[in-house]
Amino acid sequence: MPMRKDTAMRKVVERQTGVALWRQIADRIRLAISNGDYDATGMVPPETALAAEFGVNRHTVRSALAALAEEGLVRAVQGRGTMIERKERVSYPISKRTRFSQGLGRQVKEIGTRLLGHAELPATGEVARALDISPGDPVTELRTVSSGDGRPLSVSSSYYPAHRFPRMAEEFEQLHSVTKAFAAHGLDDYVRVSTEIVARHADAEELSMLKLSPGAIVLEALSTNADLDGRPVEYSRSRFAADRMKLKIET
Amino acid sequence: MPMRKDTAMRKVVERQTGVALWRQIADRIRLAISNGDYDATGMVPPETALAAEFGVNRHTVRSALAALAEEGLVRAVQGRGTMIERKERVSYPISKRTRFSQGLGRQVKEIGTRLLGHAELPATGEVARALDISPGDPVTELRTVSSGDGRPLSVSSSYYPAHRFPRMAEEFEQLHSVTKAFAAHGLDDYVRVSTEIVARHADAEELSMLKLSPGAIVLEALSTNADLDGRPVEYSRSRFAADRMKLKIET
DNA sequence: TATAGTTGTCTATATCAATAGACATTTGAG
DNA sequence: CTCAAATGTCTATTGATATAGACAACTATA
Repeated sequence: MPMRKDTAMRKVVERQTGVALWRQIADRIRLAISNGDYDATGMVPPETALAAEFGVNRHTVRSALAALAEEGLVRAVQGRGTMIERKERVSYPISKRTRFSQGLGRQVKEIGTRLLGHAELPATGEVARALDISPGDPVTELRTVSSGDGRPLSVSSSYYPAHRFPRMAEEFEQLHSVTKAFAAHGLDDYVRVSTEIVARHADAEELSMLKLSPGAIVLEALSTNADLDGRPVEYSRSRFAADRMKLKIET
Repeated sequence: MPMRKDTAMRKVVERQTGVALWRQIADRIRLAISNGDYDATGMVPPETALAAEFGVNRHTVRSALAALAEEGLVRAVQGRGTMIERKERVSYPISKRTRFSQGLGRQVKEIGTRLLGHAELPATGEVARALDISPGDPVTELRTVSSGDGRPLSVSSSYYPAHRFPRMAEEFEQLHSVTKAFAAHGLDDYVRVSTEIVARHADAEELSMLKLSPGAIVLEALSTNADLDGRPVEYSRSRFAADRMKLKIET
């Protein structure tokens, strides 16, 4: 059974699907940029070439490029072409010892985690199950946004058993690091025991927090960290902007 | 600054973003169904209620529900309401010893992997890097679709170094199992060394292979398996229907 | 057997998305 | 300087998307 090669084939976009062609094309070009398809020239192909490639009118391609320019991803110069300003998809490692800022180290110059708010609440069923405590037991919730080079990458809600880590919010506020906040409670090491990953469309809150446009995708990771005795110390629900991140799992 | 609760609030959809309102609403309802928001009644709220909730015309909600009905997710009955037919997400484990059919065992009754085609080709840069061979070295490509209970869950392209596993395609065709095909070449055990996960909109081929509706999301996993000496034996690119699967990472 | 509540269908209108073609403007290379 | 190649702007037309309102058809229940 011979297979057809996909090289230099006309890239198909679908019509009447509720997703405008210019948006589909913008998504595809964004992907091509992050895949490094245009690294040879550092430029996006000419509008006429893209129009032919996708089988659409040049104006439709222009709408797509305008959207990417709005995101700051490309910049068009009359007479020259459309240059790539920034490449996408930071790789986020998930391993036994996942630490947010470490893995991103070389990929982004400046990392920031901002505390949106914190609260002490009774554990819901989901949180209690993950932290191996009883439903209703007090947990500290930290809500954060993390950015790389000024662009939001993820929003997280993390939960800590309040009995064991009573000053989590205060320590984190001072130290700006979960690892250090744990250390302040006398916990020096912890490991990731499980992660569940789901992809879905972003909801309204995520769209605004991550500065995404509607129809955008989030990768949701539900993860549990435990101390070296296996007792869970953190449960968190992180939502990553899917077009800016990939997850790298090291087993 | 006190935070406003989102209960019973008007759910916002955005306009002029290249994503039709009916599709945004369909996505939100699909998410609500899979979250179990409507479990009390087993029905979607009435069209008029949804229209008020999203601040759109009833006809727009009807377009959204028609799309979900097309997917087989809901079924409308005149005079009664719109019933939920299906809500799911199969969990796919990723661990050191990831074997497709094993992990899904209890979740779906009947698993099928169908071979779409195979070929012997020179390794591209990406494949060569992953398999630690030279670009241009021959590799066997297997293209498969896997289904659970009759619904397609994933499409995969897998690559094997042809020198070491010369009969991969034939063995797989007979044995219907990668693990057994490896065994037939004298390889009894292998482990997963790395997995990269990306979420994006499905392209045209994926939409048709996975029987998805346009705008749907795929989870793409790029994974490498190696023998116990650390030599790569398989590189594969699997694309999962995101609204039917979640990935569970065990470290 | 009424009746309230729900989905189904129809008509009409306004706006957005996409196509088509023409031409202007800018850049870089010969 | 000239010209080819690229982006920028404009007009016009068509089809999809969204709104609005009215009413038909069906279901469950009081």
